Amino acid sequence: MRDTVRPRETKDGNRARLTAIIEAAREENVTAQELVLQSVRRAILDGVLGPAERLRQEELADVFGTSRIPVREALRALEYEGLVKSEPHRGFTVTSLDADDIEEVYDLRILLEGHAVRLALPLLTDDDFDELETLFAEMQSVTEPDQQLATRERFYLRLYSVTGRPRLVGLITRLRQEVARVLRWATITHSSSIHEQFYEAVRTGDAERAVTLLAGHYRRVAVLIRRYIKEAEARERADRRLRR
Amino acid sequence: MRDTVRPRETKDGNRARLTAIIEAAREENVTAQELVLQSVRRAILDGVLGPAERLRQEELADVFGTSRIPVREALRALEYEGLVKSEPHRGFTVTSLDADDIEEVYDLRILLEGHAVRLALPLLTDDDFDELETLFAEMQSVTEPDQQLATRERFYLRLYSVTGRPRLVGLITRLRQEVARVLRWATITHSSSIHEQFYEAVRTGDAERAVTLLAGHYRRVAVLIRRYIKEAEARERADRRLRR
DNA sequence: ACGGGCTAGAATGTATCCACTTCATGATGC
DNA sequence: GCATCATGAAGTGGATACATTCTAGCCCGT
Repeated sequence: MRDTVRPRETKDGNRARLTAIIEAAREENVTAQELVLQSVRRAILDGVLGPAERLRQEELADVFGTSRIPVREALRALEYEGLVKSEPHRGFTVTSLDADDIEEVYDLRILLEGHAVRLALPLLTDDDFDELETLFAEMQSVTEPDQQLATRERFYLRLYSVTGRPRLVGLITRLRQEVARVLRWATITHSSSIHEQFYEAVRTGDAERAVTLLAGHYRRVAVLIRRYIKEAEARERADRRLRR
Repeated sequence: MRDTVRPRETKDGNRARLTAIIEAAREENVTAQELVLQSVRRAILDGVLGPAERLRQEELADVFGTSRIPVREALRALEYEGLVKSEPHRGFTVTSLDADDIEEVYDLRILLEGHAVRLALPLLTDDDFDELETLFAEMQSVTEPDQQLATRERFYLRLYSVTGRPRLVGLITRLRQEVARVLRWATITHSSSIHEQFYEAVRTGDAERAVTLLAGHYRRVAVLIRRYIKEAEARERADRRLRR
């Protein structure tokens, strides 16, 4: 279990999983860079490509069966999503998050998602409620962690989209993406009742209660993740000391 | 004056101005794509490349004396900054802002910059004040609109950087960038005393007053810009009717 | 033994070339 | 006369090939 936070563990196994992701995405894309972009994004979010892992262009090009050009453009795009970073002549690596990053992201999520909730609630139509009801039911019915994450994503983004503000929704999406990876390993045992309470507040149009619930939840989650990361870092350091 | 909002007016004149921008940036960059990225960004912000203008890769490559590859990567990066947009097989165009965009951006700016002010003020050190003092003096001393914009940018971003939060500062930078273009044509006759009042609040550490001033100012500016854009759109429509 | 410079290999940055999509123009049928 | 379809040019998307930069390992000196 402990090696989940250490990069570059099973190169071959990961490559196979990456191939699976590609196959799943190949159908729906026209341009090669879209294929690469979506596949690599998914691979990072699913933890197939771990933090600090180096992304060699040629290797990726091989896996995708394309040249390096579309790979480079896709990576450039991911850089602006914050999932990878690049230095001239040194190539791209997957970004890693430390405790400070978690604090910043969750702080911003509280700010932006809270704002979105306040804007969205008064605008909700019956059609919106119909859809949200379905998404919420889905979210509550699934049990596998990955699926819980995915359905939750859909529910909340659908709610925020009601605001009709592309930038706001885009920023929130980006921030959620950045920490989605961490949620996978730091499997939070969060009471799913929080989402029930939140949705109840949404139903009744009580924006302030909804925002309070959301903020409180995020603060608790942030504390848990930060604790997890600090422990992981401590283990890492201890490991390095032992190995000498 | 009226043609300032219409794209593609003096192609040759603009090309000359673009060349000037490139020469200014050529020194400090290592990779070609960095050169292209920074130059095109500046060109858009300075209005040399107007809204809805199409950006042909080959033409830009010509101007920069490079191949199309670095151009494409730079444009892809600008797409994620929101300054250009692309459709597969149709290429890149400079984005244009309508009244709704202005409302969204200023709304987010109030939210994020307000947050940054609240975080920054308690953290300000004497060194920070020294630098801010210098930047503020510069800002108040220049008179040319472009320079006012540039110095204001430096002052506020320096202040926000005190928070030590790269994402927050990055998001604010992006949003300011997006509307910076509009500020050029819609030359706001804003009382510069607002910045004096704001800085006075910063000096005394009165975060709430600073935020209130900032929010009020942005709301007024947003109204002015929206009015300007709507008038420009109306003129545009009238022009089109006349031309038939 | 240990640290610093140097060389070969690898990986990135860029240029040139080809393939395919899109769009405008004009021909053709109704 | 009008709509529709073919056809060409223009332009983007992608592949291959070359230039440039970084890096890891080796040699050498101390």
